[in-house]
Amino acid sequence: MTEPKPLSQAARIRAALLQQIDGGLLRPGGRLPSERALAELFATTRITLKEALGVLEAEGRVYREERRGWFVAFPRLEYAPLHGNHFQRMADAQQRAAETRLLGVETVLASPELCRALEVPPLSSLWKIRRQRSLDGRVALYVEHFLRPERFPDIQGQDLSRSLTELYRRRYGIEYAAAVFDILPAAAQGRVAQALMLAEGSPILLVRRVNRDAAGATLDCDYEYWRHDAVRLRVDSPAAAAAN
Amino acid sequence: MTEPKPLSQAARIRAALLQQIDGGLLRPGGRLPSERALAELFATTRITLKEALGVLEAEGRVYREERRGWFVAFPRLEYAPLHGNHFQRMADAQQRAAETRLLGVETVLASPELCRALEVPPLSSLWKIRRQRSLDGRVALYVEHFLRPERFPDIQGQDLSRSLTELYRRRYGIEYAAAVFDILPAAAQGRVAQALMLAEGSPILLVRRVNRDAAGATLDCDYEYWRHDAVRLRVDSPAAAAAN
DNA sequence: GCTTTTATTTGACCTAGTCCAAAGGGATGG
DNA sequence: CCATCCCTTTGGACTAGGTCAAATAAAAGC
Repeated sequence: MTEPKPLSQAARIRAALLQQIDGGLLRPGGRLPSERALAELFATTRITLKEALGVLEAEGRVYREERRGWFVAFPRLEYAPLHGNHFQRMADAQQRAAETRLLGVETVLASPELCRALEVPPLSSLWKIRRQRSLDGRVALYVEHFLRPERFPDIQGQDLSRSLTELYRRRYGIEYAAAVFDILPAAAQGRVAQALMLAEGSPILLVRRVNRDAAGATLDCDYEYWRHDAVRLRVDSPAAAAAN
Repeated sequence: MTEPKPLSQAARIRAALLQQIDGGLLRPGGRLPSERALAELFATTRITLKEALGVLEAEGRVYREERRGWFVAFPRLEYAPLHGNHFQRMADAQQRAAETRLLGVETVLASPELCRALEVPPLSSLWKIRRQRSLDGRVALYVEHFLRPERFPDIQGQDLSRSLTELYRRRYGIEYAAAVFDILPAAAQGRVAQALMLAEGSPILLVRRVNRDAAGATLDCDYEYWRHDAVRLRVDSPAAAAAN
């Protein structure tokens, strides 16, 4: 068996931190020592230290909040998009504390992409609802909902920090019946970065969903920007669901 | 309207490179000037230059091959996992050149995770097939297939660089009938990093699929490690498929 | 006890390099 | 024409700092 190649300094630091985490000494949500303190502890520079943290971050083991610190990651939320997107219920089922904070409501002009996604004519107006979702006290998800206003008159007067699914059903008699998802890695910009407490350009996981009613008409389009250590998507084909 | 905050140097470099790419001056697959050349061009350090490239990378606009250079990204492959995973067909449908290279075949002891996924007893033996997939001449995906050997006797004697879907059907009379997918961001390690031409710890998108036959029995488990600029997953609920 | 102010801590961003090992290209020899 | 060797180029990894602005904590005042 060939001798394993020597670990880089960053790799050794990563391994040492992982040992502390896996050994239960650093708990989910617990803050790591500062970059400067860790650099001193490992007798290295902050550049090398950040390299090690960056790998742990890519692995989903730690996360950062811009200018606040590095923290040990929580377990990923299991998100089965084909089985509904009721955030509170998903969290409850997985013993997680969920919170939703409404950031804003406004009408916007639909971008060409949104016009195509929602099948509305150019220059259409849409409701834009911005919400920040947390799990166990830390921000995990930022969502921008784009709603067709003719389907949801007077929505700005409702309590939009609660479930939109339930609001649609109770107030408008509208039920989600189908959805299409696009899933891809992306980078946090502007308000997204801000809402997720990330630096501009930080990697995230984007889930875009276009929802329809039973008649097949579009209802809304949601852009879900997930911290990528926060979620694990599970998708099953129909027959698989029957087999389980 | 508030004055936009001044861009960082890295952000300005990112914007300038993006302008060259969006203006058609740098083409998909085309190599960027070296880090040193770009650092000189923008009168900055390689550290700052790499910061800018890192953001473009997270956005899926450029990609790197370790010690070979930075390149302009190709369009993402649209991958609808619920509608089959025939790589060649997907690529053909999107005017992309696909290639598959067999890296190795061996029998391995199933890990606990694989025992659970494939519902086999502890200490089970599995076939492990490793393949590297390219689009338009560049590596986009590395896959590790784990097969139940009793379902696929003598598979090591087959041409494993071609479609496994077709091989299962023709040689073994077995058809995929259902699948469950787990999708999450991860970090490239060891052979994964090597096969994808990435440095250890680079971010990737992991798609794990457990496939079953018509009777619901497990067939194999695939780990798909995607360069995260290479793919866009599309998933639709059954009713949505009917509406389209 | 709450609000405001001040000080400290935090990660972000940057400079200016060095050295290393892998990859690629060119030259040489058979 | 192919293989081998050598040289150059490439990104990876690292050092040793610096400054900035946002966040937090502590102190002071009411």
